[in-house]
Formats: sequence, structure tokens, C-alpha cells
Amino acid sequence: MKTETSDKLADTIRSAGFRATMPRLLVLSCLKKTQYPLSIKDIAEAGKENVDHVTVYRILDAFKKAGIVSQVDFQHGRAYYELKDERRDHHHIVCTSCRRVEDFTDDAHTRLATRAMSRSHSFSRLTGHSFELYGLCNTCAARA
Amino acid sequence: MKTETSDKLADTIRSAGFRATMPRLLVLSCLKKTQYPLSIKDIAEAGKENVDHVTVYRILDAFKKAGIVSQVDFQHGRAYYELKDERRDHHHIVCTSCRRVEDFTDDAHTRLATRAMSRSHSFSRLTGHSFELYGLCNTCAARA
DNA sequence: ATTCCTGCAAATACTTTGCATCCTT
DNA sequence: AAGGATGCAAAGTATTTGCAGGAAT
Repeated sequence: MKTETSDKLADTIRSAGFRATMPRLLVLSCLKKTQYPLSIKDIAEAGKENVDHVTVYRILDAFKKAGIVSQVDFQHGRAYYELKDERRDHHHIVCTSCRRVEDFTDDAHTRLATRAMSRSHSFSRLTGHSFELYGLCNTCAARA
Repeated sequence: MKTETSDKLADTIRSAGFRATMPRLLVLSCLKKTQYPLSIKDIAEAGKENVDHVTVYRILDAFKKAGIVSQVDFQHGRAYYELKDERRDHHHIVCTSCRRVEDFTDDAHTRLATRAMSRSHSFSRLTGHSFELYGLCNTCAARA
């Protein structure tokens, strides 16, 4: 069953120089489907035919190097991944108590990143940046 | 041998509600001494009389909750910690190849964090934020 | 004296590596 | 057919938990 969508995903994968395999399609479609960042475990267990964790690690590592996905950290002890959004610079607010995550966009930010990089004497190429806010969501703040 | 400095550290620890023990003094003096963020291992092996890793984990967790230190992530597979700098908002540029880390300060950032938080409907209290830039340092860029 | 802390042992979780086999191209 | 990609086994590293003894207040 080849849908239009899965063909498009396959193209994305091939353009990056990889073979369009089932695990890679799964990783990509998972990330596209969900709006929030996913952990290795989330992705590995997403399809009904499970994909090995190791494979997911390797795919995400490759996708990251290829600039397809970016890694984010929520200080939860494991890495999360999301599709690199070409349109807007988007970041996260993380509740340190219940681990809820909310998105926010802030374009001013990219400019700051670029400017900071340009001021550095020892760095030249900027490949990514992270901006996360930590705090308490209303529910957890009320409880405290 | 009680130095002026270690007395000051002890005060910091006690004001936060903890007992001034050797491991806690070590953690604090380590972080104060070095200008860059340290890993658990870095700290545990810093003194000549080694402190157990578990103890360091527990201390840093407590210090983090108390607002004395902040955790930073460099996508290196482990957590790093640094003293919370009350004076300036400072962040890091990380080389994804050689892992070199450089600091930069940017006060505009704190304003952005506060503003983003104030726009959220589900979050109220901001306790910390991270801003890291990833790229290639000049040396690694030249090699590539 | 009391309560908090630490160290040790051990479990749990996350990530990486090696290799034989399989599948896309 | 050829080379890249996957899965399995196993190792390596990071982090957490339980508990008995030790230290700061």
C-alpha cells in the first residue's frame, strides 16, 4: 500500500542520501504525525511491527547529521527528537514537575543565535540551537 | 584548615537549608573554581579524597531544586552542572565535533524568556531556561 | 541525641558496538 | 550483484534506589 504521503516521505529520505526503508519511513511519519518531540522508545514502539531500538538510534543519529531532525533535551534523562521546522523557530516550555511540554515560537531568537555566533572568534558554522524554558505549569504551581 | 572562602561556601550551603558537609563543600568549590560546566564524574573525582558518584548526584539534585546550580545539556549523553550566575545570563556555544564549549552572554535573552512565559496560558512560574548554540569550531570546520 | 548525609551494593535505564543477515538500489 | 541497513546479542555508561553506618547540628 503506497500512499501519496509515504512516497513523499520516501523522497525526503532518498534526497538525504539514504535508502527508503520501513524503519526510516516509520521514524519520519511518527515525527510528522505528532506535534511534540518523541523519545527513542516512543518511536520504536509506534508501529505495530516494532522496530529495534538500536535501529532507531542509528536512524535518528543519521537524520540529525543530515539536518532532517533536531535533538532536544528536557532534562528528563533521555534525548527527544523532532522534525526540523523550516518555517518557524519553535521552542518549548517544560514543567519540571509533571513534565508537560508546551510549544512557543519566537523568531527574535534566531537572530540572537546568529548574532552571538558571529561575535565568536573561535566558531564559524552554526548548525542548530536550543532554547528551552523550565518552570511550573499552572496545575503543578497550584498544588505546590 | 578552615579558610575564609570555605566558611563562605558553608554559609551558602546552610542558608539553603543543608548541612555543611565535606562532599557539599567540594561540589560547590569545584563549580566555583572552574568556569565551565562540570559532569558528575568531573566533580566526584575532583578532590583527592574521592566522593561517591551517588552522593554527587544527590547533592546536585538538591542544589538544583534549591536554585544554587543549574543543569545544562550539551547533547553529549550526560548532564552538566554550573553555578547559577546571578549577575548575567550566560549561555554556551558547543562544537558538535570536538565538544569544545565557549561561553557567551546575552541579556536580551532573559527578556525573551520572560515574555514567552507571560504569553503562555498554562504556565506561570519560570524557574530556569537554557540556550545553547551548536556548530563547528574553526578548527573542526577547517578539517571538514 | 536526633536527624540528616554518605557510601556501598545493586538495580534500572539509556546508548553504543560488532557482526551476520537481509533488502533497497 | 553490491553495499547499505537492520536485528540481535552484548557491552558500556549514566542514573536511581535501599539501607546501614556516620556526621553535623
